[in-house]
Amino acid sequence: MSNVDRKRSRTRTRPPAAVTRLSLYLRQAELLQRKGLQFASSEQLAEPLGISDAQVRRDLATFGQFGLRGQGYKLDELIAGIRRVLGTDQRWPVALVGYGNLGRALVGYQGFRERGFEISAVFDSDPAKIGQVTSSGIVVEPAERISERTRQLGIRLGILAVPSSAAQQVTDQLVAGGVEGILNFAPTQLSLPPGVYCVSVDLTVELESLAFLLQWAKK
Amino acid sequence: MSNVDRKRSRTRTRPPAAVTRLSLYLRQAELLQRKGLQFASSEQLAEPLGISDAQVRRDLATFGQFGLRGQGYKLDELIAGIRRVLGTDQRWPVALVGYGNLGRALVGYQGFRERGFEISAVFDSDPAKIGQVTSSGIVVEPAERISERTRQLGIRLGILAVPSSAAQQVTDQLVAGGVEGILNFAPTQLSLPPGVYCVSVDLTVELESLAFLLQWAKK
DNA sequence: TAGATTGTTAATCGATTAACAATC
DNA sequence: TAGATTGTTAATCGATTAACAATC
Repeated sequence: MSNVDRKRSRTRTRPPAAVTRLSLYLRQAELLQRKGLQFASSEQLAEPLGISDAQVRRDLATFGQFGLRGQGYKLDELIAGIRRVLGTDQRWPVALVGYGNLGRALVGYQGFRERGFEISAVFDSDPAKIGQVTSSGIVVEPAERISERTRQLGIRLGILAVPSSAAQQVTDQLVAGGVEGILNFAPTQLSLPPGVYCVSVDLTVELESLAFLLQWAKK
Repeated sequence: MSNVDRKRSRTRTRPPAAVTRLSLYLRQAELLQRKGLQFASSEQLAEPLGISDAQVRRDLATFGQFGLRGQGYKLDELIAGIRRVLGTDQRWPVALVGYGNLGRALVGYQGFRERGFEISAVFDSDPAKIGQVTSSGIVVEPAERISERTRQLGIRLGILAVPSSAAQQVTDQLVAGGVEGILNFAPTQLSLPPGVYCVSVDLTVELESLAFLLQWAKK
């Protein structure tokens, strides 16, 4: 490993397993609140998610004291608490790179907006796509402007919806523009400087997991 | 829990953690093979993936004896072996439900095809979409025909790219048509009968994990 | 107070790491 | 044989489960 490589270590801290479940608890808590409940027990949070109540209590206790013994969790406090832990008590402007099929789908994805993630800039390298306007009214800008624009807009999160061949170059531009977190849809390992995080969504891997389960289910 | 609920248990076996890494090893092995290598060591497989060589050896040894001491792994045998384990030594016809933005992106996704997953039927409930032809030449069919057509085509895998509100109903139709595995993009927990598996891709959860990492990185 | 339900403790389980004997 | 590299063993680590004392 060269010195340069050492600086750009590929190892990235994974969030503890409980963090992804916090998102689920948040969603469920909001659902119960919309149904008119003020309080919910760990069982009410757990059951619809297919998780054990013990797991819910343990997870929530890891991040704070959100409950009231005998009463359960006060939903408005729980929701505010989880949001604070996840960092979604604030808005997050997001840069999207790659305005192909997947990019267009992500621009329109309601789930992001509902959680405070707002795609505020869109980039592509294809001249035919530059200047196009997304359904949300964002003009697609040329990829060369990634660093400049993300810095200008104070963007800390990026979504990578480009082919693997372009992924590393785009990553470098995002990082140069101050981006600290990348949601990566390209099936490739990104090289990142310390302090920059990556979560990858690898659709092929997911489908192969499913094939594995079917393959070995009843044999 | 009622008797009916018990039959439709929500608990689904997760694949062991090593399985998702097998997919990555497969991809890396194919890459090295295309570069002209006959053999690769656990280190050559591991390093570009940001995984330790010990992890690679342990994972591969869990599923068979793919290596040759002193030589490394013979790539053609390793590739064939991993494919056999994952079940991707065969073709998998896949049903896609939901031809919105995400559905269109998935139809065009090369990664699936390269691994033997072929979207062979596409369904939507929107009359405006029915009859449309995908880039791959598939005609979008009405959602009512899901069960009939999946059975007819012998489809065992389904992809759910519909809103949460429709997810359970579509799932039931897929299962009625003989589907045993569902890749679920709707942010909702599906109720499934025994012997049917689900892998969920929850984009909001992933982005929230990333926000969490940024939030608590250097504080 | 009695009933309900949390937060915590201890036990278990599964995954990862490190080291090295086996063996090509 | 000597060098290389696997497969396996033992140790560690982190995640999950179960039970219950604390307490509203």
